[in-house]
Amino acid sequence: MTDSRTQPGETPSDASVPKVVVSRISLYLRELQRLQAAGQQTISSSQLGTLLGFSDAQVRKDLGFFGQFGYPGVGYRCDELIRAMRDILGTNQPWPVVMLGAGNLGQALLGYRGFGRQNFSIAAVFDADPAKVGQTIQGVRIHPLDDLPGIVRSRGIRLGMIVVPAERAQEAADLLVAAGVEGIVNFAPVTLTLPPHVDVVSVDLAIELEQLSFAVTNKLARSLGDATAS
Amino acid sequence: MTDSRTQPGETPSDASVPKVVVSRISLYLRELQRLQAAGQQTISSSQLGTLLGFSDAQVRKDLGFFGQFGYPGVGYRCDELIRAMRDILGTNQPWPVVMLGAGNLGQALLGYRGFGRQNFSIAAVFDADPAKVGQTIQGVRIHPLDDLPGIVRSRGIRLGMIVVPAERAQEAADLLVAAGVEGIVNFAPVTLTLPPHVDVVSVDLAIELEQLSFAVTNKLARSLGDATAS
DNA sequence: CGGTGTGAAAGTTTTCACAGCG
DNA sequence: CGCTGTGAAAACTTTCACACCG
Repeated sequence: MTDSRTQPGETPSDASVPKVVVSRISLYLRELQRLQAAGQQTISSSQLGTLLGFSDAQVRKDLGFFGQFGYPGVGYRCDELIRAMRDILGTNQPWPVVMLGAGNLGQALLGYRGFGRQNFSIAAVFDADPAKVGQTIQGVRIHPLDDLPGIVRSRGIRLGMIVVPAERAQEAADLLVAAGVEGIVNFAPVTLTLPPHVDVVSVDLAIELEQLSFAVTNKLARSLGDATAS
Repeated sequence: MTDSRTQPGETPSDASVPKVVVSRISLYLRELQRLQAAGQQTISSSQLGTLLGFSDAQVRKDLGFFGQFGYPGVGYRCDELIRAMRDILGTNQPWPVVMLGAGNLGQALLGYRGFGRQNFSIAAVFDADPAKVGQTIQGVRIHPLDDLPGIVRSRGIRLGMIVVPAERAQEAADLLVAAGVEGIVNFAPVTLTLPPHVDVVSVDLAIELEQLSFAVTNKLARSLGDATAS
């Protein structure tokens, strides 16, 4: 109905899109949603780039991987671009996610608002500890691991999160794969071995901090007026 | 004393090292520590690469940014390489970290073992909520925000973590910068505006999941034998 | 005008391939 | 031998710069 520039479902993603482009698309979307909530109607590539620390050309090139969304002389209409980027990322549909591990971190993530923001929801939680099974946290009941394949299949779940201790993470991954999950977010500090059709994204807090300790330690030649002692 | 190939403190990091190289160094280190714990003495670039899904050449090139650590015909000695990589990343020294926000996620991270693994520790937690100040969680007392600059300075703290709601994240970042922190891990789903001498690493759970929903949705041409219906 | 979309150029990262070493 | 270290080539990503559009 609306005359957005690229037809719905068209998505001319001929060649494969670089991963780094997809991660920037997520950042564009997050920023656009904030701007829209603040009442902004349109935005140019240079405004969007400036907000995120990228060049205008980069914003346009990135969007160009997926279609034509802009209006010369005007920019992009926030509502259209948001819709298009959610189509690209797949988040106009709901994504139920299973979570393996109901420890500290798992419980905290259960309570995290901000999933919902992009149509993700934690559909079920599983834990190997019989003492935890049957308990309810944040309104979600903890299931035994045996129930995983049944729930994944019956509810058509495609994504999983691993929030178990490092020693159990590979085992958890194997269970998710066997149940038919196609993508995994891994919070355990280990490299998972997975079949090539399963995607993985890893978050390791110690590694994030290491990136900073490196950057801060090697911050020798930067800025101006760096007199060691005074 | 030991004849490691590159002298301690030498680190010939003339040109600036690409960020992606530093993040792989962290992965190499994590894997090496696992191998060492399992009793392995030496490792070749191709073994290490295979374990992580990289090529042997990439492992060698990455290490080459920092010096010469290997023995032709043998490989790398795990203990030496671990020590060297920790020197590179700066994690042979302790890194006390301040945390802003004592909500669900903050409390979970406080209890997370695995920081310590790389010499990071949460030195103090701060929260704006007077009801939380004074409480003790996971053995750490929650301080009022007013105490931040004093504690950062007296304890020589250089890194901070933001675990507050999105609406408060920029404000929290400004406080950290004013207190003198040089690097920030941001768990709030917003882009922070920071002076150029402050480094930031961001973790946004919704964005991690979006990377997967994109990958899974666009998993059209992969593997072999992908007959749509049969 | 002010802004998009896009080839072509520049810059960066990865892979190749091989000399050299114990 | 088996493996490192490293120039040179290939592949990929970013920036430039400009035709075109409303």
